[in-house]
Amino acid sequence: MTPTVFLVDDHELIRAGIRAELAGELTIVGEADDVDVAIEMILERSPDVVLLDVHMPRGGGLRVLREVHASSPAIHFLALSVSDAAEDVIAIVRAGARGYVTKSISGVDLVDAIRRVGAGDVVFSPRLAGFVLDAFASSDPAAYSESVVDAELDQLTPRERQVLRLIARGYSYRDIATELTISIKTVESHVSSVLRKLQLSNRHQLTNWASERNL
Amino acid sequence: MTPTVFLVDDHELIRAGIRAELAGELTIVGEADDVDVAIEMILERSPDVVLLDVHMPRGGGLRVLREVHASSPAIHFLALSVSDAAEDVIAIVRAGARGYVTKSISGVDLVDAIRRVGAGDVVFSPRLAGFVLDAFASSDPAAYSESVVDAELDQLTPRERQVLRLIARGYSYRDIATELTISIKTVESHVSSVLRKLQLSNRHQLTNWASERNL
DNA sequence: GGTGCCATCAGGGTTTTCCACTATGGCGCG
DNA sequence: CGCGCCATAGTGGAAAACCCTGATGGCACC
Repeated sequence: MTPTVFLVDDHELIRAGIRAELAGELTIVGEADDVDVAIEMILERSPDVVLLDVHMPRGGGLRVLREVHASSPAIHFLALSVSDAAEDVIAIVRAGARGYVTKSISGVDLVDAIRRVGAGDVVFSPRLAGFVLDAFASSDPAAYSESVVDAELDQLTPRERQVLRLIARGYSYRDIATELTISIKTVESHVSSVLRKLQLSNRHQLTNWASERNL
Repeated sequence: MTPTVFLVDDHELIRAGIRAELAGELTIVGEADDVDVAIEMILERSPDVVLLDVHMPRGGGLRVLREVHASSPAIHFLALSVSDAAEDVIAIVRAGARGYVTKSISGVDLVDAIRRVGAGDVVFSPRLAGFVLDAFASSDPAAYSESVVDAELDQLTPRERQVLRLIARGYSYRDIATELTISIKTVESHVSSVLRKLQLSNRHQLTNWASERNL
C-alpha cells in the first residue's frame, strides 16, 4: 500500500526535485507553495502524508500543520527542513508532526520515511529525536515555545502587542482604553490590525492564540 | 567502538538470555537484580549503556533511571520491558531514557539498539515513539501523572461542560447551536449558568479559565 | 405526586465586539 | 519634502454576546 502524498514547499525548484525522487514510488496528489492554499487543498484532498517545508513565509509550515491537524488529525505530517535547530523540531512536533527529516536526506530514504509515516510510524533522524526527548524529559513548555512563534508576533507593532496582552487577559475594549488612556475606538483599531495580521476572526481566537504561547 | 553495557533485570533467566545474545558483540561490565545494588554499581562502573528492565520490585527500574540520571546524565539508558503501555513508555522517557524496546525484540536488533543508544542515538519501536509524540504534542503533563478532580468543574452539568469546551475553542454561540443542534437561546442559557457557577463575567474570562486547565 | 434539577426555547433589552471608511499629527527615511 | 507607517480617533452600522424573565417537558427521588 503506497500512501498518497501532498507536497508543501514555497520553492518550485525543490518541489521539482522531490517530485523526481518520488516518481514511480509514491503518488503525489497535490502541491502548494502558499500557506493558505496548502491548508485548503490538503483538507480537500486528504492525502495520507503531507511532506511539509517548515520555513515558509506567512506563518510558515507550522500554521499549515496546526490548522490541518486540528480538523483532520488523521493526516500525517512529515516535516522536511533545511534546519536542524532544536527549536524548529520541537515546535513542529508539538504541533503534531509524526516525523522530521532534513533536506540532506537521500531519495530512497525519503521514500522510505514517507512510507513509514504513512503507515503510522514515527520517523526522525536520531539527533533530532534526541532534541525532542530532551525537551520532553525536561518538560519545560515555555522554553521552546518562544522562538518560532516570533515570526508572527514580529508582525505586530509594540502598541498592538500591548493591546493583545490585555485582550488575552480578558479585558474589554473599555477596560483596555482606560488602562492605556486612549479611546475605545483606538483600541478597536489596534484589535482589528492584530486580527488581520494574525488572520483570526474574533477576539476569542485571539485569546486562544495568546494562551497557546502563554502571554 | 563497542559500548560497555550494564544489565539490570530481576530475573536471572532473562539476564542469562541477554548475556547469550550479546556475547561476542558487546562487553557487559556488570549486572544487578536489585534496584539499590544497581544504582550503586552503575555509578561505580560508568557503563556507556544501561539495559534496564522497567518492572522491578522496590521502586522499579524507574528509580534506578532517575537516580543514576540525576548524578550521571552521560550514562544512556535503554529500557527493556514486556510492557508496551503508553504510561510506562512516557514515564521512562520523562525520567531520561534514550530508548525503549520490548522484550519481543530479536537478538541482533537488540545489539543494534544498544550500539545506537551508546552512540547517542534514540531508539524506539515505532508505535512506542508514537505514544511519546502524542503525549508531547498534547503536552498535558497532568494527563499522565494524576488526574485531579476539579471542584469547580464538578458543579457543571454534562451539557454545560460540553458548551464550555466549545466556547474555549472560540466557537460563536451560533456555531455551538449548530454543532449541538439546539437553539442559540439554549446556548445562552448554558453559558449564563456556567458564568454564574464559575463566578465569571464574560466568555473571555471563560476562555482563559478553560485554557488554564487545558480543555 | 409534588419538588427539584436539567435541557430546551422565547421575548426583549443593553452592552460589546467587529467592520468599513475616513482622518489627523508625528516620525523616520531617502 | 513627500511617502509610508504608526497611533490616535471619529461615524455608523451589523452582528454577537450578555442579561432577565418566564415557560415547557422530562426525569429522578422521596
